[in-house]
This record gives sequence, C-alpha cells and structure tokens, in this order.
Amino acid sequence: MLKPIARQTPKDAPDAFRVALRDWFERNGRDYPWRRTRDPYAVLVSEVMLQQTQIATVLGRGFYDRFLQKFPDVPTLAAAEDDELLKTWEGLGYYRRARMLRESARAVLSRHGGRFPEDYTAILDLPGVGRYTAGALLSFAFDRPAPIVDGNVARVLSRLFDREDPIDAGPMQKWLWETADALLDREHPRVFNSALMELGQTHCRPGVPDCLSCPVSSFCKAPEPSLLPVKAKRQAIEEIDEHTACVLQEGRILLSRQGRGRREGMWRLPVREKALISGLPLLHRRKYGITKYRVTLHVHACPESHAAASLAGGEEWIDLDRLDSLVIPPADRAALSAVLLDREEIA
DNA sequence: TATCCGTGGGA
DNA sequence: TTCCCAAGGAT
Repeated sequence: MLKPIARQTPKDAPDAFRVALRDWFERNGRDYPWRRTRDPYAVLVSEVMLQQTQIATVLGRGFYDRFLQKFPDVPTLAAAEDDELLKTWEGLGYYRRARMLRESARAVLSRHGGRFPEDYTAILDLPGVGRYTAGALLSFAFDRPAPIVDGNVARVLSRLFDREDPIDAGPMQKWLWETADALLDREHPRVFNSALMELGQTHCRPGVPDCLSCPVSSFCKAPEPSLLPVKAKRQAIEEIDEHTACVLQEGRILLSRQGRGRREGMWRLPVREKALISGLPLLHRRKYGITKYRVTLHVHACPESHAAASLAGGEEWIDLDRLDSLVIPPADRAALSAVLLDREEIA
C-alpha cells in the first residue's frame, strides 16, 4: 500500500497541525473515567496505573474504580497498610508503583499541606513521578502547558518526521521531548496532549497504522510508517524452572511471604531446590513471564513432614479460606486454584 | 546507559 | 503457541 508523503511537517505549520488534531479529538476523543475528573489525585492514580499497562487491563478489570473506591483521596492512601494497598494492585504488576504512589500521597501531605503542587519541579519530585507523569499531571489535571512523551507520542512523532533513530537512545529522546514541547498547543495543553496520545492508540497504532483516515496525514513524512519507530534490540528471554512445594494439612497450606525485591510482601508457594523435590509427584505445571524470564512453575506434592524445616524462613500455615484475602501473584493463584480443585475432585 | 520491575491483550 | 509490547521510573 502506498501512503502519500507530506510536503510539510507539523513544525512547518504548527497552528494548522494543532487545529487539525484538536478538531479530530473533540469529535472522536474517548470517554475515559480519568478524563472526566480534574482531581489531580485521581489523575495521578490513573497515570501511575497506566505506566507500561494497557488501558484495557486497567479499565476492563476494574482496577481504577476499585482503587479510588478504596482510597478516595490523598489522606486515605497515605494511611494505607501494605496489605490492603497491594491487594488493590494484585494482578497489575510492577508493585513498586503502588508503594511509590502511597509515598507520593504522603509527600503531598508533608511537603504541600495536603494540596497538590502545581509547579513542574515540585510534581517531578514526587516519588514514582518522572518526566512523563509530571507533564501528564500538569496538563491533564491543571491544563497547564507541559510536554509529554510516552510510547504513543514517540511513535507518532517518529512517523510524522520520518525519524529512523532508535527511540530508546539518548539523542532521539532529547529530540522527542524538544519536538513535543515545540508542537505543544499552549492554549489547549490538555486536549493537545490527550489527542497526540490517542492518535497513537487509534490511527497511528503499532504495526500497520490506519493512515487513510488519519486527521494529520497531510503532515506525515513517513513513506512506510509501519516500519517506525525503530527500537533497540530487545533483551533476550531466559528460560528458568521453579519448583514449589504444595504442603497441605487439614484445611491449611504452607505459603511463603516474599522478602525484599521482586513481588515484595506477596504470598507464594514455597520455592525449593529442584534436587530436593523434583522426585515428588507433580501436581501442576504452568508457564508465566516475569521481566526477562519465562518461568515454568512446577508444583510438587510434599508430605506434611516436609514443613517442619521450612517454617523458619518466613513461611506460614495459611487457612484455605483465607486465600482470597491474601495478596498472591496471578501465576501462583492460578496454580493454587488448579491444585485445590483437583484435590476436591479426587475427594 | 543498562537493567530491573509484572502482567496480559492481541496479532 | 509465540511474540511484541503497553499512558515509565528508579537505580
């Protein structure tokens, strides 16, 4: 398919570009719950949740509404306990985000008297808030001019200007932020930033874009937008095995609370050295991914006598009827459900 | 600058 | 099934 190559870039006619983008968005912009509010707290919650996370996940599985219902404002989040905080985040991943969001709430109380700061530097100083999130908060909540560059904007700008430099590299990052700033509609920052991102989700999507109905195709220099943006080579995936112990005892099961690091504070099936339990009956096996690993999770049936040695290292007997209320990673929860269901069917 | 941090939607 | 990768930030 042949796409016309524009004679101009958005920089050649910035006002015309802004008007075209704004007209399109005001007619076609989607109605997300975080676009209905101007509460900076709610906007921050949505932005942190959406970091590296698809809208369909946040919205479809009710994370945003549930979080705001549980923690409706800064003081309630600031006072949240670890377990209730993580429970509302369970399944979203990148759990450090939740803790940093709480730290931000505490900082708003301690540094700013409970009122969200409206200047860029103070917002950027909040924990878990980087350049993107600071700009998003300023423009979406306060309609103040601040550029944003996320994955959508990087893709849109790469294509509009036909830039083949890898978007992860320093110089290209610098160019993206400068360009986003130069193009920003300072009279309508909220709408402009929303529109640029939404364009990236709808017409200018990854893979094969829909240029035919793109509102700014007359500003787009890319002859083959599907080849853009260029990204640095992905990190290699490493296959690993995890062997876990299923130790049951009349209505209870042995679980292990994760210490510092990955999935801190969450409960998992106890992981054992392969040599120690790989000979025991395999109850369940499933694959899941985490960061750079593809993990095959094995669950072995272990005799109750196996528990004695392990209760020392942060492991505990958990009543089966408490499992729903605990914070458990999705892979472990699915494995647990499968194992317990099998057991019921046998009984 | 490179790596770590999760999960699941969709092609 | 496999693969890419999504409204990034911290270290």
